[in-house]
Amino acid sequence: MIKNDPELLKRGIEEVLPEEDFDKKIQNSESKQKPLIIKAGFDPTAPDIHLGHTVLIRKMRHFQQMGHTVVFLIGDFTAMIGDPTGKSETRKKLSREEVLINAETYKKQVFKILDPAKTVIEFNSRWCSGMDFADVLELTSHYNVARMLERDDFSKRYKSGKSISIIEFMYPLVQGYDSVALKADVELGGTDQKFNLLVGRDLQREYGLEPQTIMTLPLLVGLDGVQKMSKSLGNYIGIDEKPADIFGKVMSISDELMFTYFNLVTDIPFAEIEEIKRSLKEGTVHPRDVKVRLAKDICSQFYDEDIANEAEQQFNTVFVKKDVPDDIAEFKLPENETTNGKIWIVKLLVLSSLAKSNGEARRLIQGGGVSIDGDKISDPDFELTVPCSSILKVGKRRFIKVVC
RNA sequence: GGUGAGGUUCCCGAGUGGCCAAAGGGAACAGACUGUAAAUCUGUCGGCGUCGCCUUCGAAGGUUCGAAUCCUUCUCUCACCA
Repeated sequence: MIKNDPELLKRGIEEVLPEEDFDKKIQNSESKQKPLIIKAGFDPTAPDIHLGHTVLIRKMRHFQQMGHTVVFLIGDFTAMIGDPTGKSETRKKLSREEVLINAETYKKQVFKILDPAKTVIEFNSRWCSGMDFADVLELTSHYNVARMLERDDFSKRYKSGKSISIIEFMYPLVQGYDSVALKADVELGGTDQKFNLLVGRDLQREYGLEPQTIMTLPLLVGLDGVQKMSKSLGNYIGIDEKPADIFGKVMSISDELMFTYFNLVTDIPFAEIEEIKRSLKEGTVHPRDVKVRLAKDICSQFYDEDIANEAEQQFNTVFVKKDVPDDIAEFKLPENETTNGKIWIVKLLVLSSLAKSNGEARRLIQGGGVSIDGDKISDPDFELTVPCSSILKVGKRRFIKVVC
C-alpha cells in the first residue's frame, strides 16, 4: 500500500534533482501502487552511526513508511579496493571479514531506525566482483573526462596541477553503476555526494534505464555548533549511547542549533515547530523546555518513551537538583592501597580513573572540581579515612561510588 | 630521477646554542555566571606524594660545560621540475 506524504518526503532536504521528475515519480508510484526503489550507499569502514548519519537514514525511513522499497547498499567492493592515493584514512583497504563484521554492526544500529522487514540490504560486490575487464571498459566508455572534471573537487585539483588518480574517476562510475544494477528510482546522499549521484543518473540513461532522481541531505552540525557532526571531531551523539548521555548531549546544544535538529532529526510537524518558535519569541515558553522536548524525542527514537522519561528525570536529578544519579559506577577500593585506614585523595582519584595522573588529580582539586559526599576538597595533600560507600564527584557529571 | 622546503607537546603553529616543559591560538578539563544552554570571564593543560627532580621537539649517532636549535646518516611529508 503506497500513500505518499510529499511534505514529509521533502522535509529537511537540501535538493531534489530534477524536482518535477521526483513529483511525477511519487505520483505514479501511488496511482499504480508500485513502490519506488530508494537507494542509499554506505561505506563499510565506519560502522559507528551517529545522529548526523540519521538525517539520511531517517529519510529512508520516511520512504519506507509510505510503502517504498529501501535498499541499504553497502559498498563492500569499493572498500576492498581501498584508496591508492592513501590520503584519506577512512578509505583503508578492508578484508572480506572486516567488511562482514562492519556490515553486521551497521545492521544492528540501523534497524533502530529502519524497518527490517522493509529494508533490502545489498552489497555492491554482488555485481562488481563478477565484472571482467571488458565490462569495465564498457562502463568507462559511457562517461567522459570533460564531464568527470565538472566535479568541483576534480576541477580544482586539475587546474592547480594536483594529482588525480585514475581510480578516483572510477569511484563515481562504480557508484553510478550500482544504480544501474539496482534500477534505482531515487538515490539519497549527503550534499557532498551530489556529483556522484548525478553520475548514476547519467549511467542509467546510457544503459537504457529511466534515470534516477537524486535527493541530497544536509550535513548535521555537531555539538560544538560549528563543524559537521563527526566521530573524529568528537562532537557527535552516537545512536548506541546510553539514554542519559543522548539526553544530556542534546541539552548541551545551543538554542540556535535546536531548530536545525528539530527539522532534521525529528518528525514533529512544521506547523508545530513554527508554533514553538512563536511562543519562544513571545516568551510564553522557556527555551529549556523546548530543548527537553527535543531531547526526549531523539532519545525515544533509539529507545522508547519510558526510557526517555527516565533519562529526563535523571538529568533533572543531576543537573537541576545537583543530586546524585541512581545508577552510578562503583569502584572497589583495594585494601592494600590504604594505610591505617586512610588514603590520599590524589591516589584515590587516579585509582578510580577519575583522573589520568597525579598531576591531573591535583589540578582538579586545586581548581575546585572535586567533592566527596558533597563536601568540596581543596587540599591536594588531603588524606581521608577510607570512604566506604561515599560518592566521589569530579566536575558536574562524573561520579563514582567507592565500595570496600 | 633532480631541486627546494619541512617534520615541535591532542591539533595548528612560534622558537636557529643556555633565560625552554618550550610563545600564541584552537580543542579539552575545572571554576564563576546559567537553562548541564550558548556566549562571556577565570584557571589548568608532559610525568613524579611537585618550591625540586625526571622524560619530551621524526629516528639513531656526534660536536659542546650545555642541543628543539649545530653536524652526520636514516626516515617520512610537501612543493616545483622531469
